[in-house]
Amino acid sequence: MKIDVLVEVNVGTQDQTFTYLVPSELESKIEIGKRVKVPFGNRKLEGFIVAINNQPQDYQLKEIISVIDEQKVLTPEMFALGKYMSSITLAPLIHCYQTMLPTALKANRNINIKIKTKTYLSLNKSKEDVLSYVESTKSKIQKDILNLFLDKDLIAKSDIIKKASLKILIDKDFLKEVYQEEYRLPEAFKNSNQVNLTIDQLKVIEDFQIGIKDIYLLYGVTGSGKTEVYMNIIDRCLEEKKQAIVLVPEIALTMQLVNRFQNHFGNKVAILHSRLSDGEKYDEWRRIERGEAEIVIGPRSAVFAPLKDIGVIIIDEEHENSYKQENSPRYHAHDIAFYLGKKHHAKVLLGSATPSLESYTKAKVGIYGFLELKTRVNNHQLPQVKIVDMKESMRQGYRILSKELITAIKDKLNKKEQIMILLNRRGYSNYLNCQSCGHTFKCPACDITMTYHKTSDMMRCHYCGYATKKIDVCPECKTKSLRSIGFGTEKLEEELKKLFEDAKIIRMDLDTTTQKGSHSKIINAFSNREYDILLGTQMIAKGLDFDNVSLVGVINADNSLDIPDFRSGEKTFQLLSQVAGRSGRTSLQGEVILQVFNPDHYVIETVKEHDYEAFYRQEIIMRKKLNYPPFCFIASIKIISKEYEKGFKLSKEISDFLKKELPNNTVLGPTMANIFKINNYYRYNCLIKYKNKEEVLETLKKVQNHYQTNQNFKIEFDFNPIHF
DNA sequence: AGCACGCCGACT
DNA sequence: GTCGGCGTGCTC
Repeated sequence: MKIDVLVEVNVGTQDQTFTYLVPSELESKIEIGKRVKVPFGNRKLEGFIVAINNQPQDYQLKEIISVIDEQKVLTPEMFALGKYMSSITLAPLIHCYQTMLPTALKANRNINIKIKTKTYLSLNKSKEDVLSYVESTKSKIQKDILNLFLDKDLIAKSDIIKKASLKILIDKDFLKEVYQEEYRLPEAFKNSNQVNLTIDQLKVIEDFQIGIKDIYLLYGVTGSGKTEVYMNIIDRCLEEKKQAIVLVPEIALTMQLVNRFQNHFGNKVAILHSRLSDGEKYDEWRRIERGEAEIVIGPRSAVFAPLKDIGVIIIDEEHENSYKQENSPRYHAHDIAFYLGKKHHAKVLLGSATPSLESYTKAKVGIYGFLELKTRVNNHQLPQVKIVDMKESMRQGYRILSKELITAIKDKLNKKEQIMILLNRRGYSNYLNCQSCGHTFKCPACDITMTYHKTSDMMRCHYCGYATKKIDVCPECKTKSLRSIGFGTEKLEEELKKLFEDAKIIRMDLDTTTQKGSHSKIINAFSNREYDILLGTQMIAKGLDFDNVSLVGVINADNSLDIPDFRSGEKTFQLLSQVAGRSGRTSLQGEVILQVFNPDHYVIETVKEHDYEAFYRQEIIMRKKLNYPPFCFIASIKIISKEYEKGFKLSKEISDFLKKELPNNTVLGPTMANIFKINNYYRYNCLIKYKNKEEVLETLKKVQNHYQTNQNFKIEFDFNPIHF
């Protein structure tokens, strides 16, 4: 018998399998989808059996070492999904299969996660035999032990303390050991919280149920009760004996949603928390596989949960970037959800208060069904948003915190209400910014902030490659205030401590949350009102509900508009709307103060009015004019080379080829990638703006097959990239 | 990813 | 002459 095995090695030809002989004693164990251990060169690797091969081979075959699994880890459905994923991302098949599986089931070396078992005892002889022994024996302890089994079939071995007598009973065959699987995680308990739905929520649920679309967008303002809608839809789904997947951006930031699901559904929920150990994740996976858990909550990878009959897939905060994987396979959870939805005849529900432009557009034109929750539950008002012009403030000498914000903080401190301050530190790339008027340099063709390259002293657009010499004088206000650095959270903390000596202040950013659990520690402490002011970066913006927060201040709120990304406006609107939603979640009237340099920018104006619709109308004009998504798709081709010259030459070659093959599409570049040099590799970038997916996939496949990647040279494809 | 193979410079 | 530098290519 011969089998084809897929192993994880960088072979020149993508998805190449290797053929092995199966020794006759292992033949009965062979099944497509199981893992085997094989010799490979002079190493031992694990791989998936993908086919039984009967073709004659003209080279010497090696024998497999062993079959790892009792049961196949890849089902036919998973093979199909993996192939689909590979076809839309151009990632190697092996990467796709590996990401679909929990660590315990991946084809890894040296990782051995087993099913955890617990030892129980049960009677091994008839009750009559046992009773007669109980009568006859003199041992009181043995009698006591056996008596326990008269009204109980199984008793945990650890519950019996008298080990010596127990051993005698086992040796005499009165008792036998029984092993049962034990889950590493404790069971969750139902805490039945009856939800009362508002008329709006009922209407949305009704429309979703009777609707005929495959995909729905639920647009609901922050605090409008999307979670109740999800839970009700899932209740109905369970009644039909079907299962549900709920995707969330990041479990740590969504604990409130998770807790409510656990209270409502108890141990029917499996939570694929990224902080779970591999063993715990494996247990959750098995609970799902066995049908013990019918609802799966987790980040993007939870979309691969092994449910048999999916009734609904919900993607909460659908606009979040974390649904896109940023390494191979660069898949988007939306695409996998849509694929599964089709396979299972299940509807997909996308929820957000600030939908992505793509999703909102699709809903508007009727590709997705459109559902809307317009008001907050219990009629809580959306917070008042005040805009402070920092150009004015700086003239008055308030450089970091404006007079308005200082006054507001004082007021809230007096009232013993809590305050959150967000400093949206500038993006990852280096751009020039006028410190006195806020001016930035944009590419005339792409409307993208230009990146400053120190080595060449030039400013470049990394979409199209346009470059100009760096200048020293701001063309707007004619001062020499061009600088690329603002200030960070540390400086802000210092300033706050100086101004409010009596206030208790805590900072949350990358520096203070590196330790495991420190994130939730800070959140809990703030939630328990141990601190008055919480300051931090974006991470304080998402998913957190604090009842007592009545003021949110944002420093440099419009800073992220300058990130060199065509989505910077969208991302800024989403972030600011989200932080604004943190204020006044209960009966307290919330207040939000945004410190900005461009008070007239439409993003700032529409955030102030909580008007997504108005933001959308403005943003879509820009997208249309410059031909960005949703009016096209974008694919990025990254050429990574050890040599500067060779890298550029190859990039040019590829870009010329693409221009020739795809005359009806826009091919931009090659340009130097945003982060041009990463550990001695030069990175070039080409972009394709396209409408027809098939044509582009075909062409890029040709590129992929033509260039043999090696140590010095690599090509990466990214469809709908987040970073460029 | 490893690891052997193989073709050029420095050395006992 | 030989040892060993790491560029190139193969692994069923």
